[in-house]
Amino acid sequence: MRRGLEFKKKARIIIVDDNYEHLNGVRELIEIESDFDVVATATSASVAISLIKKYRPEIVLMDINMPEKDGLTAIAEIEKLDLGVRTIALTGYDDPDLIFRAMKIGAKGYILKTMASAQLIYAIDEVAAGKIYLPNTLSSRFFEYFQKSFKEEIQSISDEENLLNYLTQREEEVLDLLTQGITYKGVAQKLFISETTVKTHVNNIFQKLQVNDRTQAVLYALNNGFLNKRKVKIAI
Amino acid sequence: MRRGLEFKKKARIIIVDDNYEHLNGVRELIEIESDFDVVATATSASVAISLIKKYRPEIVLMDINMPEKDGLTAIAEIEKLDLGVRTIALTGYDDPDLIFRAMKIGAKGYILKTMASAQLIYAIDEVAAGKIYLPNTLSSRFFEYFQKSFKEEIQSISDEENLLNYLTQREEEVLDLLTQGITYKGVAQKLFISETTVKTHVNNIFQKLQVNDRTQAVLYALNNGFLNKRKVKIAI
DNA sequence: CCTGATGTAGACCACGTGGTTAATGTTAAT
DNA sequence: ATTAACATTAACCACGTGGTCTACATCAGG
Repeated sequence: MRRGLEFKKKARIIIVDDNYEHLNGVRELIEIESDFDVVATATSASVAISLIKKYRPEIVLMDINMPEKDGLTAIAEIEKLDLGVRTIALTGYDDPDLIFRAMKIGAKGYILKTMASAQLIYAIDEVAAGKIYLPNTLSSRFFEYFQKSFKEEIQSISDEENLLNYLTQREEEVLDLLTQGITYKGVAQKLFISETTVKTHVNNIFQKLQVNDRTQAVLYALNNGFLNKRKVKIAI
Repeated sequence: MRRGLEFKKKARIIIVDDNYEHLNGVRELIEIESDFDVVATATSASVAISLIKKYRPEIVLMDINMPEKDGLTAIAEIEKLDLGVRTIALTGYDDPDLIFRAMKIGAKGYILKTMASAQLIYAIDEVAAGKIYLPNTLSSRFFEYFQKSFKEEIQSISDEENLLNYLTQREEEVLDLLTQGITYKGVAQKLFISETTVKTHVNNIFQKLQVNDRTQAVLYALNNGFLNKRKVKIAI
């Protein structure tokens, strides 16, 4: 709250890039073309972490194409510090997987080195203003990847021969309790039936799921979206 | 491949909206301001599905704020048909959860009714061109939600008192095999140790995880990112 | 040097679990 | 009306499992 007023203008930035020329290029660009204040630069992720702890900048421009400790891990560590530092990933590649992982771990922006300098300034502006910024072309790539992975996940669950579909309603209830680590006796009490009945159901479940014991049954249920079915299907 | 040439211009569109006035407004807008061809309209999701099967449009504009069968479910069904139809969600609310779910199930675009008409045309253009389009403000909202849910997931796994951290390396190996539904005997063979030793390890695991049986141990391991630890931590 | 953590192993026992067979009542579909 | 599917229960047995206690070897750190 208090901090909100401070960085309305003159956001403080740290730039991290193992390429010295590019580092200085970006630095000059920002110092000339924008109101931002480059408080430090680093050519390695580990140094960057120290500097971030020291200077507490609002923004970090992080090159993702570094050897040693790679940029993604660095971003993850910065996020873990939880200092409110907002990191923008800077890279040469528009690989969807890279974009996805960067955003996943908390990057607030993602810019290609090949993009126009105005684009970079704009991105910093947006991110400094508290937004998350991805250029349209990259966000499009991101979403394709995002949807693809989700589609595969859903298909692997609901598609093909999901043996869970052969279970009767009662058997599903029993399996549901099994996936909570409850014993025969416990299930019997919860369902108000005898322990023997539970055993029968469980045995039928084993046969239908083609497994030998409760652990395997539970694993099958979990891996094939027994619980997720509600999440994925009903609660879209 | 063959289809790629056909809809370079004159993409065929179906509009779905339970509000009749708005439906016609959008229709006129598209017919006047763009090159697209509105081949049909519908005021309910179920009718829309039939029309889509019949006309096989390239684009579907789907209102999300409908009663009866809601728009999200409709989009999911359309995706399931797998006809290559690209759906754009149209709604009054910029609720992050709604945006997230729409994109999750396969919407190729998401536009607010309050946005300028040019914005809508542009969105259709982009989506018809095979891209996925979210206006910057909405994509920013999406990413906040996306990152928040991921952060929570990671924290719930790695944070706080994760009892898995107290396991020794050997115990982790044993637990790993337990999570594959393997018995004492099987574990003993795989690790080249006696069955008794396995039992000792397993008992120690139970105590450390504060559970009573293998099923609960497996569940604890799965719920607290035993396997995910690698995925989440190492393979960022 | 010695303590503590770890991995290994055996023995014992109570109990939960898995496999099988048989039987009954209910309900839905043919 | 008859069948098929399902839910229910019993009795039995073999075996896996969980709990406890004891014991020994190794190795790192104080």
